[in-house]
Amino acid sequence: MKGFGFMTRSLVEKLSDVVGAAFSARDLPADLGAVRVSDRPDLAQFQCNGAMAAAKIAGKAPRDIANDIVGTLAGHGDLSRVDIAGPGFINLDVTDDYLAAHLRDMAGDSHLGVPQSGSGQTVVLDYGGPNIAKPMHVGHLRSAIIGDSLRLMMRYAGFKTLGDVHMGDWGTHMGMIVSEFIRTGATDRILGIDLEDEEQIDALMGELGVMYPQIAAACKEDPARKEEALAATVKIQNKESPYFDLLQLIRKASVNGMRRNYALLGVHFDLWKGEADVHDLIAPMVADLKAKKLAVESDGATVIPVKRDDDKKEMPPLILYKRDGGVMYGTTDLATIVERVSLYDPARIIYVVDQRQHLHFEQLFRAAMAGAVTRPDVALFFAGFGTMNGTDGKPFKTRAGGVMKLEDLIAMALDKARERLDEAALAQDMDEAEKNDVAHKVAIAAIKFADLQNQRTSDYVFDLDRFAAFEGKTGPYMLYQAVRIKSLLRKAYVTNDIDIDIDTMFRDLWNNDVSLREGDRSLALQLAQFSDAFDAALRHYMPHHLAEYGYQLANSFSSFYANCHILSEDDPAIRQSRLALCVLTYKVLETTLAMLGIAIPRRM
RNA sequence: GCGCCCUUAGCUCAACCGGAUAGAGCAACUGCCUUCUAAGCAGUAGGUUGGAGGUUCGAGUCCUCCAGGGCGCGCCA
Repeated sequence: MKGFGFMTRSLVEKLSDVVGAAFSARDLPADLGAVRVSDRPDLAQFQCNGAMAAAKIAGKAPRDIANDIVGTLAGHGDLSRVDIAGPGFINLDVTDDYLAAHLRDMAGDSHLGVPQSGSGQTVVLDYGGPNIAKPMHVGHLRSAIIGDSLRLMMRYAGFKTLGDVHMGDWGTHMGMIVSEFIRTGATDRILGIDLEDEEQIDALMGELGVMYPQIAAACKEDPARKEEALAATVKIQNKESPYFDLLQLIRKASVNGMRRNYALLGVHFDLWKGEADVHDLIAPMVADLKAKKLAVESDGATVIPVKRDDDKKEMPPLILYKRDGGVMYGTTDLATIVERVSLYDPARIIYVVDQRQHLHFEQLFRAAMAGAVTRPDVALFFAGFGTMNGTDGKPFKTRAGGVMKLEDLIAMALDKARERLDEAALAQDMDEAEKNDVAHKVAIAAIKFADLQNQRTSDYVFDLDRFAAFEGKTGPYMLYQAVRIKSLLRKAYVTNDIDIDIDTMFRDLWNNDVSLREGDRSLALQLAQFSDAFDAALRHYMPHHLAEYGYQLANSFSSFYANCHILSEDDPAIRQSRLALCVLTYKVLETTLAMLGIAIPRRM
C-alpha cells in the first residue's frame, strides 16, 4: 500500500476544521464550523448551520455571516462548491479527488479510520445472566445480541474487552430445586450423575425443566414450602453439604446447555462466572461497610441506604443480608464489582440488562460509590434494553402462552431460512453441509439484524415472518449484498471457485490510482461516513447506528451495482477504480456486520 | 400514591448538539432480468410527528398541562 499514516479525522471532521478556521478568522467560535452530512442531498453533500447560531453572538444577520464565511472558503481547492441557501445554511461539495484521497487514507488505515479511543483500557461487559437449572429462553436474546455487539465494537476501538456471562446460580430458585431433591430423597441419585455423559446431563436438564415450574407454583401456594426453599438457599450460601454439592453439580450440568445456546447464536464470553464465585468476598465486604458505618441494620436486615436528599422518587436501600441471613442479587452484584475491580482493573463496567432493572442498578451504583468498593474512576454504566414483544404488542410468548426456549426460536428461524433457500433455487448446487451453514448464517443474521436495528432502549416487536421474509431492511439482505460483492471480486480475480483472499485484492487495488466520477460518488460518500457511524454507536452504546449505516451502505452499493458497469467497463482505469470501491465496500460492510455479530457466508 | 419511559405513514421502525421539503422497510401501484446473484434496482402514492399552550429566527426534538399505553417502587432475580 502506498505510504500514508493513520487516519485520525473523518471527512466531516476534516471539513469542520476547514470551516471552523473560517469562523475563527471572523472572530467567531470555531465550533460553529461543525459540518455534517447534508439532509438535503439534492442540494449539497455537506452542510454547516453555524451562521445561524452565530447571528446572536455577532449581532448580524445570518446570511451576512454566511456570506463572510463563504467568501473565506471560496477558492479552497478541496471544495468544488460552497454556497448559501435558505436562512443561512452553508452548503458544501467536495471535489472527487479530495473524496478519493480520503478513501485512500481510510483504506490505508488498519481500522478503516475508526480511532483507537480505547487505548488498551479494559472494559468488563455483563450481558448474560441465564439462571442455571433453567432452559435459556427468549428473554436472554437481547442482552446476548446487544452485549456481544458492544463488546465487538469496543474491541475494534482498541479496548481490552471481557464479556462475562455472570450466570444466576446463587438465588432462591436454587434453594427451591435443591430442597426438592432433598425432600424427595434424590440427593444420591443426582450426585451420582456422570458429568462426562451427555445423555445423563440431558436427562437431568429435562427433569429440572419439568420440576421448576411445579416447585415455583408450590412455593407460591404454600408458605411452609417456600420457607423450606429459603432455608435451603441459606444453607447453599453457607456451603453446607449436600446442599452446596447439589448446586455445584447442577451448575456444571447447566453450563453445557448455555454454551450450546450461545454457540448457536455466535455470542462469545470470555468469562464464565456466576454469582456463586464472589461468595467469599461478601463477608469481608459487608464487615468493611459496617465498619465504615455505611451498612446498617434495618428491620432485621443489613442494608446500605442510598437515598439522597434531592431524590424525587423513592429510593429503597440496597439489601445486603435478608432477615434470614441470605444474600440477594444486590449483594452479589456489589461483590462482583469488588472482584472485577481487583482482578481486571477495568476503566468501565457495562451492564446490558433489561430496562426494568434500572432502579436496582441505580441503587447498586450508588452503594458502590458510597461504599467505595470501587474506585471513582471506574465508570459503571447501565445499558438497559427494552422488552421483546410479540406481534400482539405484549411480551413475546409461544402460541400456547408459555415462555419460548431460545433453542426453539433459533430452530424456527433456521427452518424459515432453509425454506427460503430451497425456494430461491440458488443453493441447489451446494452440498448439504454448505446449505446448512448458509441457512444458519442467514437465520442468525435475520434475528440479530432485526434486533440491532432497533434503538436499544425501546421495546420492539419480534415477528419472525417479517424478519425472515428476506426482503428489504433485513439481515439476509445485508448478507446478499456482501455476497454479491464477493462474487464480483472472485470473477475479477479469476480464481474460479477457490476462496479469494480479500486482503490481497484490497492491497492490489488500492496500490493503484483511484479516481471517482458521477456514478461512484454517492457510494464513496457513504463509505466515508463509516467512522462517524461507528463513533455514534460507540459513544451511546447504541449498535443501531451501525446497523442503520450498514443498511445504507448496502443499499448504496446495490444502486451502484445496478447502475454502473464494473467488470464490463471498457476503460481499465475506471474498471480498476470501481473494483477498488467494491473491495472497500466489502471491507466496510464486513466490518460493520462483524460488529453486529453477523457472519457472511461464502455464497448464497 | 410516588417515579421513569413511550405515542412519528395502514403496519414495523429511523431522524447525531433544536435546522431546509420528517426518512426507511413491509403492504399497494408502475416500470426494469441476452452486462457482473431480481433475496435486487428505479419510480408513484401514503404525515396537522397523540392533543393544547409556551420558549426560539427555527421544535418530532426543549418547557408546562391534558389524553392514552408500558414499566418500576424493602428482604424474588
